[in-house]
Amino acid sequence: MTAARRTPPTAPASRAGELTGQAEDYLKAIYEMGQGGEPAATNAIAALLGIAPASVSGMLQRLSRLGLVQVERYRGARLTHTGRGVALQLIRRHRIIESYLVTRLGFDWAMVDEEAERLEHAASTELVERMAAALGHPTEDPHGAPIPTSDGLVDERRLQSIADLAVGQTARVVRMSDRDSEFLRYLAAMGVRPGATVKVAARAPFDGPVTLTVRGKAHQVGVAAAGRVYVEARAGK
Amino acid sequence: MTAARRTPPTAPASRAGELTGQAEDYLKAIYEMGQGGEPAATNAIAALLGIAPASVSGMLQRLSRLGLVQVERYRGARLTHTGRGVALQLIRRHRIIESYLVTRLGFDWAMVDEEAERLEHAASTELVERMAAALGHPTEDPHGAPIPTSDGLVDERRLQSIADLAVGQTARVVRMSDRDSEFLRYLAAMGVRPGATVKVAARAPFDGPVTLTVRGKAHQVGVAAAGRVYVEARAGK
DNA sequence: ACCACAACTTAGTAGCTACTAACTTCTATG
DNA sequence: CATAGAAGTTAGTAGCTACTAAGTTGTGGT
Repeated sequence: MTAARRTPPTAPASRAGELTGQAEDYLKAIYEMGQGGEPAATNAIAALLGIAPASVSGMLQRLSRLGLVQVERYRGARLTHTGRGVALQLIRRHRIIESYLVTRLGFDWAMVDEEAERLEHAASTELVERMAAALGHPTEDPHGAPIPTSDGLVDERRLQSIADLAVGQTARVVRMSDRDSEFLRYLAAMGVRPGATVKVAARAPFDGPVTLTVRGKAHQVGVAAAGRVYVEARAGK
Repeated sequence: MTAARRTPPTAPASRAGELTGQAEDYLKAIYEMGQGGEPAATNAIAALLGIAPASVSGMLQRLSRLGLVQVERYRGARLTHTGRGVALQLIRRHRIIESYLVTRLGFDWAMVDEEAERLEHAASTELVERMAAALGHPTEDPHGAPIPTSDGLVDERRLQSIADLAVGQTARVVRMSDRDSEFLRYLAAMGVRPGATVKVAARAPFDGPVTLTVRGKAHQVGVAAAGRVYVEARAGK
């Protein structure tokens, strides 16, 4: 069941005197999961990164040794202040690179995450800042996600997802998860993208699919998908 | 004397099912040295990559196992046909990336090699081809080096270097080694760049410095530097 | 022709990352 | 509140890359 060896092998850290890309990925994963006060669980990190839980235990010890995470044995890990800073810089890199690839090199919205995932570990800060400057210092990436500043400030506002909306509510799409190109293509096909307006027309019981009206057309969307599209509810109705 | 650990550690190969960045660097190094019929010597590879000769022996065995190089024990390594193809694609990536960074993101001519060195292992073929397209499929990088085609064709013409010119000869600068930003800055300061015209005004005996006239100004240049600037001699004097 | 020295290889070590298998801890359920 | 099963950890293995130290090979100079 486990896929074939996923890590072809080994290669040095990309930027002077720094973390390996692997370690960076863990920090990002922990950041992305650790938004609620709870520490990130070992199994959850493993699932997100597609590796075995045992590997996560090992890496957490290393990251802990480096002062980047604080591990609570048998409970999970939390980023330290330093670790959080590293994660935010990485996310900044990722989102700027995504933005650049989409707007300057015509990359497909749905596929750009994968490319950015690799480049974020190889690009120098100078390159990233030049890209940011070329784009006029954007504050959001193409999926609507806020770009942390180089001082590590981000909009961490918790948004509602479509799954949280009541029937009849209208909302503006703010952002969506970028981690799955299939998913993004699916959304794009419906016209669901940042800035679009959606209305919850109906909702089947027992966490059933949501019926959405987008640009006058009705679509049935599963809860899983609905939960990954974040919106701001409109005041009226 | 040996510098501190140069390889912080380890990270996976960047593009699907492929070589690690390390292995790729060896292939490039061997290609760059193996231009003359002789196999690339272990010590020479080690020196070029800045690693210990023993490490090279090990890697050559691995590359040999992968069918990318052919090793003659105690003599050196030569690329196989496959290995040469990989090296050329890498060089293509490198030079396209350099070109893109310089012309589209305002990178300094002298510093771009380092950035490209990292990105060439992380960028997908799609990204590289999009960059190439954005630049109108350039055939040379900013240092005048020819860019291999995606079919692996390159101009491998051997050029004379300034060190090969006779006193009084005039030549057009075609390209120069890109591996040393100090060196490139030095050249830039003299006005020596691809397309510039230089004249050998004098040459000190015993491999002494060459006196060069560039844009009407005289400069003294050591043989080492002169040997790394490639030119096409002008017909008449 | 020999030998000293340079060039190269082998052996052993280490760090990073990931794996599987086996064991420990935690917790929710009966 | 005892315990089964989930969650997590440890132990042992493996691949990659690099290192040092020590041994081997090859060759140029006398």
